[in-house]
Amino acid sequence: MSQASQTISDRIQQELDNLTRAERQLALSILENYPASGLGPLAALAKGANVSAPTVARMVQKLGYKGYSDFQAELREELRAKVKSPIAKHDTWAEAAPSEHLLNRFTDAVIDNIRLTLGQIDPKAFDEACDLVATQTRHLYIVGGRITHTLAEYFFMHMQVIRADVTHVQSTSNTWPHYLLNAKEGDVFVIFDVRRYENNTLKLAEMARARGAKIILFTDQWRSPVHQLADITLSCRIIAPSAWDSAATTMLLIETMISSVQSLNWDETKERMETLEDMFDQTKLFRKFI
Amino acid sequence: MSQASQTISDRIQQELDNLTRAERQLALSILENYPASGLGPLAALAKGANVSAPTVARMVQKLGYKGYSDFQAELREELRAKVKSPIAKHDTWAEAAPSEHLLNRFTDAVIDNIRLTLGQIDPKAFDEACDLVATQTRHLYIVGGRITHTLAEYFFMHMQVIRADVTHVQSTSNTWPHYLLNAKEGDVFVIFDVRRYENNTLKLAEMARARGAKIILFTDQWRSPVHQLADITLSCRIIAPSAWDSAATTMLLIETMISSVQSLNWDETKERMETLEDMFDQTKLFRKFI
DNA sequence: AACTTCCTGTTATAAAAACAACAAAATGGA
DNA sequence: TCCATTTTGTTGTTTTTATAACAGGAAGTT
Repeated sequence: MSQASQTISDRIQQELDNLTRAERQLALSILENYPASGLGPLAALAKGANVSAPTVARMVQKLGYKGYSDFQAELREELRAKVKSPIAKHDTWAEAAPSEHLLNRFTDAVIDNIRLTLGQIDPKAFDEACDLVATQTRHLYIVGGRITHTLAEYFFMHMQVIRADVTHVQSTSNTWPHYLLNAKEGDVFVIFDVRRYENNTLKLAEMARARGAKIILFTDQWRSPVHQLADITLSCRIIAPSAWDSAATTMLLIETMISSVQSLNWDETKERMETLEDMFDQTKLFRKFI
Repeated sequence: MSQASQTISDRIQQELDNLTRAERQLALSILENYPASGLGPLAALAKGANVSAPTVARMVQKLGYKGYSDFQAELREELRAKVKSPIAKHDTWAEAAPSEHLLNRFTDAVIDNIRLTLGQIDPKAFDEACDLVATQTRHLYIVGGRITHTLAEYFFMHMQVIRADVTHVQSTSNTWPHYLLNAKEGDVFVIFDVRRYENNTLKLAEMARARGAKIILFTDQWRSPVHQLADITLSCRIIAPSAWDSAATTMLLIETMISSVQSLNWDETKERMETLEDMFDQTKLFRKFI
């Protein structure tokens, strides 16, 4: 009865706390592409999760099945039931919630934003931007505003690991003119500006431009006035069912850029990261093992 | 493998005419509850269709598979692809770029993260968390670590507008014990902790717990040790083709929570937002029109 | 640091499943 | 009706697959 309305996926998640490390690793791997992986042979599943075969056998028994075959049989039964059900309700993200639930509505909106943003992005321009950011001879300034300063900071934090000569400037602070004193021709400004667009940011961009710096702009679909000064503009759709805009898509682009710049500079980045790890190890701030 | 875009079901139907009586009987039985029956053992399938086992083996070879195992493997592959594609049918996201371009690969990974995260989330728990955060009689503490502090700050910034009594604590700072002095029973801690998990954050959580506070945890799929203390854990998948993890999915959840809390508190939020707007107008920091 | 307890992987065994070879049955044409 | 051909099922072998028993190793405790 209790397990009648419960999917095996639910059951796995519910037991997650009672599982050991290797078992949990396996459990997550099963959920990763559920239910397909669980329908294959035991050995393949074990290999895919990087655990030994007996671990699989032990886990399914822990979950209450007689053995792996029993587990598979129930998986198939579940699959059969799901396909049979009137309309496969696969049009929601959080299947446990109705489609009107905010979780589903919000996710829909964000996926839409991603789709539309990526659809109109120019890969060449994006690659160029990555190249500019990766060039170590250019000093890199990262500029955020009131809301966007967290995004700027996220980008800054990673760039700091990847390369030297990075500066984080907050346009809302009144100290930013000081930073500009050092800016020289060929330096790169990565500027974040979404509505409502900030006057300070625009002024900053103008001055950077006047000094011969390159400007890369992250903005929204309506585009900040800075875009007229920018060499490369990356605009993201930010609409969401909320009183605020969504930064998730911008985040995606930022992270993609981080990844791209990182591989362009990989030799150096690798070294810097290792050094950083060593330093962290010494501080004992972090736990060594997951 | 030659007919990449053709499902196995299509293939069976197409070959239906070239099959013998017993084989056709079997084929129809497979289609009856497709694909579940085909994923079980050969003997069971044969019995279900009232044919002998070798008939099954012969038919799948006739359909072009090396053997029954091969047939099953392709069925699983098909199932895997089908589950993945609510939206991922989109072959490429940035159509102007080849599918191997990082823009497409990274976006694929993030969409996958979103799908899997939402699939595992418990809407009830999420709603509960929103409720806790929205309750104004509880002081709200927001805690971030080394990497997550930008996320924490993003959340904090919005909460500040929505409600009073919000505090942003950085666990990497050594001043956090001071904040805990004021924490009292029933207060709420929203804690961000992704790998590598931070010892300070864990200690902070322990002390918050000791003081009778509620804990809501944003973490990754491996779950920070804090989750054993947390009242509600929201785990996000963070895998990306990068040397770093992706925070895009976490961002999505945070924004959804912001939106939810905002509508729970709408009457007050509205007022606060208007006041804020007025204040901004006076500073002339922002441009009035887009 | 020594001990205990609980995990986890390796090896080995038992079960099961898939397939090949053959024999029986069915079909179709003269 | 008989024969040739195709189809189908039975039996038995080989391979694969799941699990039990064991032992090394990790983590945590005293």
